[in-house]
Amino acid sequence: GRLELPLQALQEAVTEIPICQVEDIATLGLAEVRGVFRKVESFQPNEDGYACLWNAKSEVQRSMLVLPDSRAIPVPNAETKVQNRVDRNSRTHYNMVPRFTACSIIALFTEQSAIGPTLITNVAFENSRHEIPWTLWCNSTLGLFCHWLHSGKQTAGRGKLRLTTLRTLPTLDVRELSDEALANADAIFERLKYKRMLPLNECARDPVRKELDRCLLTEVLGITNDDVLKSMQTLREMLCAEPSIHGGKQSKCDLDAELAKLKLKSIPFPNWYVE
DNA sequence: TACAGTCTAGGTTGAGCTGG
DNA sequence: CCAGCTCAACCTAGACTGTA
Repeated sequence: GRLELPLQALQEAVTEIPICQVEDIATLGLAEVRGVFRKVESFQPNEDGYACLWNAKSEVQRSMLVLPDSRAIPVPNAETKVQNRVDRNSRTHYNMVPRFTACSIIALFTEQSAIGPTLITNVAFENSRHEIPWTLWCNSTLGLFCHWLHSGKQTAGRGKLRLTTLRTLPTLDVRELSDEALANADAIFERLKYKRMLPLNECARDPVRKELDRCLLTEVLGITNDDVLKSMQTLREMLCAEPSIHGGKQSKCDLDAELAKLKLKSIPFPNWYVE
């Protein structure tokens, strides 16, 4: 893919980024969970059923690393369908219908494999070393840009993909990354996986998103041109100004206030939210 | 303080489409 | 015809706001 950013001083210095479609590098989950699983909200290890990311709950999914929120209990006489889904288990998950005004994370990562039964679908990689760089890409501004371009925008502030459109979503071709780039991606993820990010519509003022962008470009993609790095801020501001992303929302997210509210109401959240 | 209306986020539903 | 999937409308629940 050719990366041509606004305000890039040297337009002829086109930056090359390896791009492919999601279906080239991963296997997606299946739609239609009716008649396969029923949901039990709450998740503790060693309980019945399969760990899953059933609900999109943006307040407790602010960092790239997330916890399973529910258990999927197989319904009787659906063994084949259940097995089909268990076979597509993965640690990487993709939110197909994020609200840009609420969600911070498009590609969610669970420490252990979990099922994505509905709108947060499984993305299973054959090579587990590809999981982390892909997660970084999807949550970067460039990943958001690809999602936004490719998604249905009928509802302001919400970018809809379905399984078939997610298959053809332009994405980073992680197969092209060198061993060094893969190792760097692991290190970046270690540093950033616990950090909370602002909703996507506020990416222009989010220090964590900026750091993610900078590290991804320089350490994984090998882009060190200053003009390119500066142009990323312009791209972030343009995305934030886009009506189909901000959806007319005025109020801003306050991560500290949000955390205080979670505590006040005893809503469980990942323990790394408190540093 | 009580109430009603509105906003926001996100899940569910069921008709309908399509390729095998 | 069937399985798998999409689409858009609809539903729910909680938060917020205005008013008396």
